[in-house]
Amino acid sequence: MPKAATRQHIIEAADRLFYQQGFEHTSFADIAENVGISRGNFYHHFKSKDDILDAVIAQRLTNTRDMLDQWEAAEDGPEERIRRFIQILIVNQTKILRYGCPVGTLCGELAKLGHPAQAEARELFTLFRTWLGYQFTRLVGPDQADELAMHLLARSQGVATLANAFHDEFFVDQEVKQLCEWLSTQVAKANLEHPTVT
Amino acid sequence: MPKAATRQHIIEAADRLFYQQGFEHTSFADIAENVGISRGNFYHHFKSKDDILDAVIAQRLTNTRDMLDQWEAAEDGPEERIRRFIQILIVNQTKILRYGCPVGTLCGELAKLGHPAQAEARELFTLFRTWLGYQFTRLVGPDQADELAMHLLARSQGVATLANAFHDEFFVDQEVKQLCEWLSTQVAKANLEHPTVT
DNA sequence: GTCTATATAGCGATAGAC
DNA sequence: GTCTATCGCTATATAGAC
Repeated sequence: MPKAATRQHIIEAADRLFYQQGFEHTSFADIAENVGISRGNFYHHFKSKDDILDAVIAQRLTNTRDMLDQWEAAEDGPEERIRRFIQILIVNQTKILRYGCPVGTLCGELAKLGHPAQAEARELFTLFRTWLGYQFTRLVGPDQADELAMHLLARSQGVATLANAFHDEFFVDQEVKQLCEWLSTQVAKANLEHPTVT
Repeated sequence: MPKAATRQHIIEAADRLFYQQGFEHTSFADIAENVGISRGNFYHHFKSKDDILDAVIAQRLTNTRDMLDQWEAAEDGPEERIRRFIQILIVNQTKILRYGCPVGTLCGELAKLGHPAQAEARELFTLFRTWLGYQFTRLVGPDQADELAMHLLARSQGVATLANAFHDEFFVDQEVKQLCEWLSTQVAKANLEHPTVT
């Protein structure tokens, strides 16, 4: 098998396992078993476990950028795009109930480990923050855009954390509904203040 | 030193280290160094690491119950008590920026480990959920009480997660202010519907 | 490029002296 | 009740055959 393909398999298995079991709790043996190669073979592709983590985060960054670009390319307005972000909680509900949010839980774990990849992982949040901020800028103007982006990110994180702890999908539905209402309220408020926008 | 005192020292050190470094990442050597005893001495007080975790969670449950009882005994109304809960984010701001929420991060880690103590850890959330639900019942009636309690818990968790990821205390202040406003809105809404309450 | 075998270190846990 | 010494296991990482 070509080197790039095996490398990619390792990244995908590690990505999945880091999410499901946590970074530290996932061993080379776990990943090797998942990929179907031997432990020793890892070091032909990566020089350390931290190296695999870097590759996993880089992969997630790429995937997230692609997703946000696609959402940007679709023929939706900013409000509909933000609604699409909120819907992640529904689309990924099963995984979130089991493992929480991939971004939030990774950042949390790396913070406790004092791991050097913290900044890279945080960049995943920044990607969403910037993208949401851009949508809010067009929706309600630039003044409160970042504040609203962070607020929405925080609400999503909180829902994921409690949904994971209580395994409660009804709660997710309830909160998603409220988030959609909150978004409508923000749009209405902006339209009152600047009737020309939108 | 009497047995109970050493045991208590171990629990306190483990509690602190599990919070700061995570459960799995904290070794017996770490705890031993912190307490000032040898590794071998542990097993006179606990039969396993999971046993220490159980004791730590039990301790946190006791402390949390005591705190909520004290808040209940104070001469505040339900609104003021809920505001006191929100203020945890300010009071513990420094720790939250560094290590996140002690309850949320523990539940998250144990979920990834598939650890049997998950249910016990979740009980910490339930303690706040029930207490907040009780306050909301008196504030706006029983129908929406649990929903509001879960909503507030989720908002707090989200703030803690993002505050930890971005190390942003200004964001915490901002969100706490919004949470207080949200609470006032809930009270006002309830007073409109049931003018006799409060 | 993938394998087996192994080095090295740290972990949780145990045994037994004091 | 606390210690030292050590077991058994698993982890990351390396060396070298194929």
